[in-house]
Amino acid sequence: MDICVNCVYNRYPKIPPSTTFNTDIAIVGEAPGSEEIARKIPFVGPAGQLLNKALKTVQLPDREEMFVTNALLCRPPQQKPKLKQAIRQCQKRLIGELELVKPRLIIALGNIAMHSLMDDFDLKISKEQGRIMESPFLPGTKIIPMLHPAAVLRAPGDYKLLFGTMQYAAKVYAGADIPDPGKVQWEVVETEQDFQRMMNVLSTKKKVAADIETTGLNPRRDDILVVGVAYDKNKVFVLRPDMLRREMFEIPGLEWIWHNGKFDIQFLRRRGLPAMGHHDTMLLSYCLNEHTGIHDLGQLSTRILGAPPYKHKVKSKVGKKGFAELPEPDLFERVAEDADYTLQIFDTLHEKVCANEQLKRLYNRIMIPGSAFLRRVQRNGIYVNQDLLQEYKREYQQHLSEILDRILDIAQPLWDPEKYKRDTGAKSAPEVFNPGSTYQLAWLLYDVLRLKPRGRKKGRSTDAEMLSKMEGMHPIIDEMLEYRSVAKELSTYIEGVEKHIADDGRVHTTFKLHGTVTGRLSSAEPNVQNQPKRKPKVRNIFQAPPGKRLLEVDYKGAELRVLAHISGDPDLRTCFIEGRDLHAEVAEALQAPRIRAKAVNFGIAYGRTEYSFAEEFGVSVEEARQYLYDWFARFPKAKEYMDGCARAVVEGRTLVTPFGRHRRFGLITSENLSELQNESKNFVIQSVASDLTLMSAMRAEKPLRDLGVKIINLVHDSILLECPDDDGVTREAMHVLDDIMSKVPKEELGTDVPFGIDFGVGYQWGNLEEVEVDSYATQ
DNA sequence: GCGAGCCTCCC
DNA sequence: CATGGGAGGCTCGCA
Repeated sequence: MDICVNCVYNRYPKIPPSTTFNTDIAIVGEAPGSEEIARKIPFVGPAGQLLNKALKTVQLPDREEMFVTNALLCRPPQQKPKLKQAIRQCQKRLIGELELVKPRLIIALGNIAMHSLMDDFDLKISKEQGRIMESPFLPGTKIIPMLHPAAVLRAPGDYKLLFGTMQYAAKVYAGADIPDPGKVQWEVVETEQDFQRMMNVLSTKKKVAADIETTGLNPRRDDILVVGVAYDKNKVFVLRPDMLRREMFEIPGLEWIWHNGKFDIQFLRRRGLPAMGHHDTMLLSYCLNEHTGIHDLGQLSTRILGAPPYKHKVKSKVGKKGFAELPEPDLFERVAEDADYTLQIFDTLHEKVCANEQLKRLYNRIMIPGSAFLRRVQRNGIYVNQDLLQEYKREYQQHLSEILDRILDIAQPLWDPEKYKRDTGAKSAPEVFNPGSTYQLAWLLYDVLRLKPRGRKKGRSTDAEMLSKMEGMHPIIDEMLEYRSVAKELSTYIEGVEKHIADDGRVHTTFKLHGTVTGRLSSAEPNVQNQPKRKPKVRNIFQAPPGKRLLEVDYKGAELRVLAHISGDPDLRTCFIEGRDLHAEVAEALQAPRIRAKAVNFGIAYGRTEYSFAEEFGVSVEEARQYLYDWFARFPKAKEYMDGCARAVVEGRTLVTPFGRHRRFGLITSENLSELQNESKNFVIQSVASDLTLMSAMRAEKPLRDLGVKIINLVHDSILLECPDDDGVTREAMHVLDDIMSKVPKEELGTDVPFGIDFGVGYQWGNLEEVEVDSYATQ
């Protein structure tokens, strides 16, 4: 090529662009790689394969149907930065090619391609990816820069970003009307005059979106750094904490939109500011897609607006101390952008939710009130007896070190780090055996001691079930079982809870409304939904504070009752309506002990299979299958219902609950089909049972508060309350709960299946006494 | 520092 | 062969 004659890189191997000229879409890469040079075709190496995968998934044309070229014709020496001079030299050639092809859309992969096309060498791909650009040389052609697939190969975590941008490119190519996120502008509210001007502007608006940045995630300990209020596209007021006034949150008729507003509102309310959450873009997004981990603002703004992944650019500047270290201009830009994007994505999401009557109902009746309700439950917190916790901590530490001594007495003579490394291929091994390492334990049990667990189960697992199959074969087995049990209780339930005790002596969990695909809540930091029930001692550190008692209420067998209603199975229904003993009847039908019948009853509702029953009961899979067969023979309509769910998966139908929750089963393969079908059988049952509990708790909150009773925890189908230490009040609270919890299923589901409830009362959570509604009779 | 894999607690 | 929904602690390998 003559163009190369004067180029500093003229002696390096070159490959020409693809010969597909009759196309309206082009891809521009950086420079050919070694495989490309070898085969004389652009993008055939690993990066090319990644690119193909992304193109295919978003249904853009195949690479062969596009014009494919590179910013550099040749493969210049590695390591050295690509010379600007050479890029400029090659730029004329690149632009010339594209003028000839005249594509509608150009995908620019990586910095170099973007620099060359845009003739701007200061742009950063991490900042610009996903924006629609126009080159000074190619008017009318849309250019979308994105990460280079080779960069993604080095940082696979970035695939999501590349994929998201590619998806956006596909939309643009398909001619979708994509809003341009624009560039955010903000003004800092510095003076009282500024504040008044802001109030005047906000008073003319129907809705605004807001966001806060904080020094940390704990509303009781951390501080607000800045608040952003977006009132028009790209227009944001930014306030330092000293400029926050309650008036701004009390503007009549003004609706506030947040993204995960529960978090922001906690901080603002702690400071006496009456912030309200009328709308929440995270919850809107979750209503539209029940999958978890895809509702953060960064992903949504890129997907909906094609916004660049702005979180990226701040992250590098944020040190260990989080946003506190960020210089004000960066902090302001960040909060402004978050608020701006929240406002911009709101309409799209809200319209989509409102277009579906079920989703609209779900959003308005459960999500929005649920968010505010859970904020109050979190704020109430659960009281912890710290003296008892400390006592247990010392006791368990002592106990653990004794077990450890005994384990080492047994294991150390058998432990040979060098042999362990040779046998297992481990890179390193400690001098002392670590019972916390499942790999080391497996080596010891299976390779050194050559233990053979009883039963047919194969594999080198060291879980409790497998260990129990080796019980009595070696003294280390019993010690390991005890070690596991004590270590778990100490690290997770004693030290794990201790870490989260706040200054008020309580733990304040964080509930997620968007944490599960079924609509159950999830709880974290600490998780107050998996506190040991079978080891009540640990649960006893959660107590009633002085002057209070704990009251717990739960729907008994909620999921089976939901199944009875949803499937309409006559026998299952009448069993509940007539208050018969289901476990006894099933035990008879299955010719099994009551305890097994009970396990099957609950297991059916959880969607458990013959394999899991076989394991639990220690019977053959055939025997367990017979149990299920007998159960479903007894309740044929329930079987019909579950088969219908499984069919929905194959037919690609979406399951919808009476509360409006949706479950789609996505891409079905031969690998995941039976897995998805099991999920489908359980979805509605689990989902409805938890929504009934949430709905009941929300409805009971106010009348209970009037009695001085606070809701302090929700565990799927049970509610934990803190009640004044008074029999009369307890009785009234129980009546309120009894009334509401029996009404809610009737009203929400229109069912005549009774939803019975159980009460427990006491002072320590692990030690509650079962009581009847009328236990505290009026004198 | 982060993700994967293992294990164990809950409904 | 595996097989409902979560959180989280630990080890280990990789960056």
